[in-house]
Amino acid sequence: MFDIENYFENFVKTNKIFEERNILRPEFVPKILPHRDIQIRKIAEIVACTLKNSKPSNIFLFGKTGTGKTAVINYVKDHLNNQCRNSDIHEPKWVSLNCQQVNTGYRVLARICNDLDPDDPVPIAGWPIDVVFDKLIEKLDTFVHGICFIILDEIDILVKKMAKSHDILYNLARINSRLKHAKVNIIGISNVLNFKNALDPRVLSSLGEEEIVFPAYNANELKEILNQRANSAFQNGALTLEIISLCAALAAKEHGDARKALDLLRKAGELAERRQSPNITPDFVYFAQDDIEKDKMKEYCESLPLQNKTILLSIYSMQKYRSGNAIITGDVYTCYLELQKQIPGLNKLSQRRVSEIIRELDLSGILNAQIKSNGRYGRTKFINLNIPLENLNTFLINDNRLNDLFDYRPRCIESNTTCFKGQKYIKLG
DNA sequence: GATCCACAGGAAATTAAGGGTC
DNA sequence: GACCCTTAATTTCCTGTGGATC
Repeated sequence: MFDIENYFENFVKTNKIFEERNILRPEFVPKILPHRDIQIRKIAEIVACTLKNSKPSNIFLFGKTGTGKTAVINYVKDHLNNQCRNSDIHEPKWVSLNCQQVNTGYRVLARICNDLDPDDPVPIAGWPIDVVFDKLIEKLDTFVHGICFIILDEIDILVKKMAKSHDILYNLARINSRLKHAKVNIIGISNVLNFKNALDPRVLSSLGEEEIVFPAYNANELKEILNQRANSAFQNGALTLEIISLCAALAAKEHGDARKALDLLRKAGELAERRQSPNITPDFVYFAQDDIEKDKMKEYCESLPLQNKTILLSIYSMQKYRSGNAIITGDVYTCYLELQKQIPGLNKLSQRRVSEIIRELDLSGILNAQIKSNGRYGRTKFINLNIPLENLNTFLINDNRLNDLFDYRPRCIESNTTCFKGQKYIKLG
């Protein structure tokens, strides 16, 4: 039996690992941002005219996840606000929104309105979009004295999702011509480097007046970033330079993501703390890496809608009971129909939709769906799960609606098989 | 070289839901 | 209550694909 009293007693007695763990969190803005001098300088040069009450150019920031785009903007924002206070100038208003959450044109406008004036909120739906736009103009002129910076993080998601967003962005970029007192500056942030190509040329010429690219960090740069944070985040002797190098090297392998490197270091520290170890060893870093991956997948699976879970369960069942057969879209659909009939209240989806969901699952990394042509036997996706069956079982088992179906043996798997290049496949159709 | 298969995936249409105004 | 607006999810329709087979 677990001796909880003894555990707590030892926990207090053992050396502390962390001095201040929040320093390792992504939202923390340090006093110095290593290796981002060029970007800070460029942005500072662009926004400096705010101090003379002029409107800066709109800016596009490009760079992969964890390359410091948001941190740099927050850094410049803090310093610009400080200077305004010192010079007795109106502080600019900053409205920041993430287009992954606020992902339609209507909601973007509504969200900016509500940020400016929470006492008179725009409803989440119902108004014609031009009415919301007029409301925004009214609120900007009422509540903003000077410049209003609108930061649209992950702007590519907004554009990709709705063709109409081009019009919203175009109007937003030209809103200044309709404003009497306030001035608006748009800062678009995108993780997709070639996102510009997808933009309407009108929007691009209005929004992309200045472009700044954030290159990925290399292992040495990540090492320096981690070292800087670790000095204040950890107790003396809690970790060695070897641990920092290891975290930096593992994160550098994945596109130089500083956020991931910091996460890895923090998680390794937390594991060492839980095991009551006096310091962080390489094993804790590897365990942390596994944990982060597993947590990510678990969270993803648990948050899926029931339809997606059922399709995932169909692939699970086919992979569990198949005997060397490939799993293809048509058979997943047949199996899905078998399972769907056994789940009360679950509507039947069309094959087109199921194919779309398989594509979404493929993009998430939980499975691999490769399109192959079988010649006159058609062209389809060959599907394989990317995670062990027992892990997927653990991730989905908490959903009571699927509980009885984990041992379900698909009837379609018993059907005839066909041979292709010496390999056994389930017969199509 | 033409044909065929089993989809893939784009585009438009439909449906339902949440909310508004008059 | 009728009607309008936006949005999300899904269906329907359609064209395209690519390699085996005829």
